[in-house]
Amino acid sequence: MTKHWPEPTISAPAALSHCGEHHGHHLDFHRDAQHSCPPHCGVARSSAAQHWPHHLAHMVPQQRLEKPTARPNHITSTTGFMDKTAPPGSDYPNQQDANFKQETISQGTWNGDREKSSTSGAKKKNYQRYPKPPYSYLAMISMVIQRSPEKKLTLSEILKEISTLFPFFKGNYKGWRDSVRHNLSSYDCFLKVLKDPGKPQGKGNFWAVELSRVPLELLKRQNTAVSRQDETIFAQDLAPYILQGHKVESEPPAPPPPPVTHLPIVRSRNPSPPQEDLFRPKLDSSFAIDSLLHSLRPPSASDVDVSCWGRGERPRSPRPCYTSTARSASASSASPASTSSSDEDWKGMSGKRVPLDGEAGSDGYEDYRPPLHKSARRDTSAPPWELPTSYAKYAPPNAVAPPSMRFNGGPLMPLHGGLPLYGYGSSPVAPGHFLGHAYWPLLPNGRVSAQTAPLLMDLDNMLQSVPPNKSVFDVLVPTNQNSHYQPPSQYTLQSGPHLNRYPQY
DNA sequence: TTGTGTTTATGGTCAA
DNA sequence: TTGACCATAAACACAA
Repeated sequence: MTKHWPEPTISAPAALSHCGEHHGHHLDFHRDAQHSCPPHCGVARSSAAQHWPHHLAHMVPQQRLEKPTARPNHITSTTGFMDKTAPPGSDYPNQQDANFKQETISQGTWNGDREKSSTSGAKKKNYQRYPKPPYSYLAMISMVIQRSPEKKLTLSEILKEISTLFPFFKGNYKGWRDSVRHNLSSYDCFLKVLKDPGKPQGKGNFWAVELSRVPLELLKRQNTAVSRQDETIFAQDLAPYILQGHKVESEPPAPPPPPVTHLPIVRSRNPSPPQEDLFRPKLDSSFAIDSLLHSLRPPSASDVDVSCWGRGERPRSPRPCYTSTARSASASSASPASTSSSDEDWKGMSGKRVPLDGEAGSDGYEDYRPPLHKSARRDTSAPPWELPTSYAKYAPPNAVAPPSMRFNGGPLMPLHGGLPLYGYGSSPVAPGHFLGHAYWPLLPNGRVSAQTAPLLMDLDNMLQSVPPNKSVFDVLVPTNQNSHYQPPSQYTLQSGPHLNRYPQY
């Protein structure tokens, strides 16, 4: 693999290596940091933070005192983090933003040719890209799948959704698609739902998430420079948005109750692995993917017989299985990596699924356009939560917000002036995706002023207002605008224990 | 031809 | 220093 960035050569490389983002190929401020910061971590991070869009700087609300060095002391720069170079082929929400980007171009911040060409021997890249979001691919993929009305998406849809949510995946950088495919194939928490059971080798299948196999540790925000610049922007943990109240236990599963499916579950890779069975994800009625997905599906969604779903027949290689062995996992519930996969166990196993109307064809990515019926479903059955990313258009409506964040007394209704629809660039995320949300009309012109009052949008800060011993799901309140979606009561923790996804950071 | 899915290889980061 | 793990790149096969 080629090295994307040369080693720092100007100043304080050690300090930067300690405090800055190591993924040099992900981030573009290293050079700036090298130029401006003394060999001190905090300063280096401050320097890095200077590249946040100015509207983000205004929105830096409440610095967490427990991590003084992890956050900039103050952010004064108006230089956009992502605004310095307009990527060729990138799509900004509107021309105004594009103009702003042109104005703020000062030096290259993209990982592109120019940077690579400065390194002797470095392989030249013909792409530029934004800093990677501080979430693993698994988390992002899971999120877009779980927020889909039917909890399953084709690859092209996944790519589309991810690229919509995260500016990192815009522009001419295409390698992330490989990573998405790689993750889909590698993590066994992703289930391939065959479009045509008669064609197990067919393409364009759906991908779903088996929540019980999701390594929870990978849902946490990663410690990247992007996240360090303002820890309040990105949610600390995507688990609530992916699990959506599903309790994922780490202890060994209880003896499986009678199967809830009508057809054999074609998920077993190893028909007789006693040792593995100890860690095999639950297939009981509560946590089996069949049950989970079925229960999670909004009532308005087409009633797909998920009992006919089956795990893909792929024989996964032993090594890159990436299953659930998170490094510091303390509550990971997924099974350990499969140690022995028999190809024959999987070949010929075809999941079955009732094809939906209009889903027979394959979806191309570039010319992706959701089927009409799917768009309609999306408009009417979008999940009532919102993504806890900096790109979030609005807040999770069902979460409890502090009084300052409430709107007419409602939970997490947008503040006056709307919510900070900020992305990496200077431009708020234009309302163009997952429209139909009841909150959108409240947003002024679909935009949010850069002067919007500081606002905490991430779940972690919201949780600060949640009473002790109450998880966010304890206070899930169906709202009018989401009356079509009623989280299954068995998955809302009415009085149960904390979701152990909220450690005291 | 393009998209999809799988697999392999390798670099970077982090914790032990 | 080493191993585990994630990210990335790329090759390959095959279906659409």
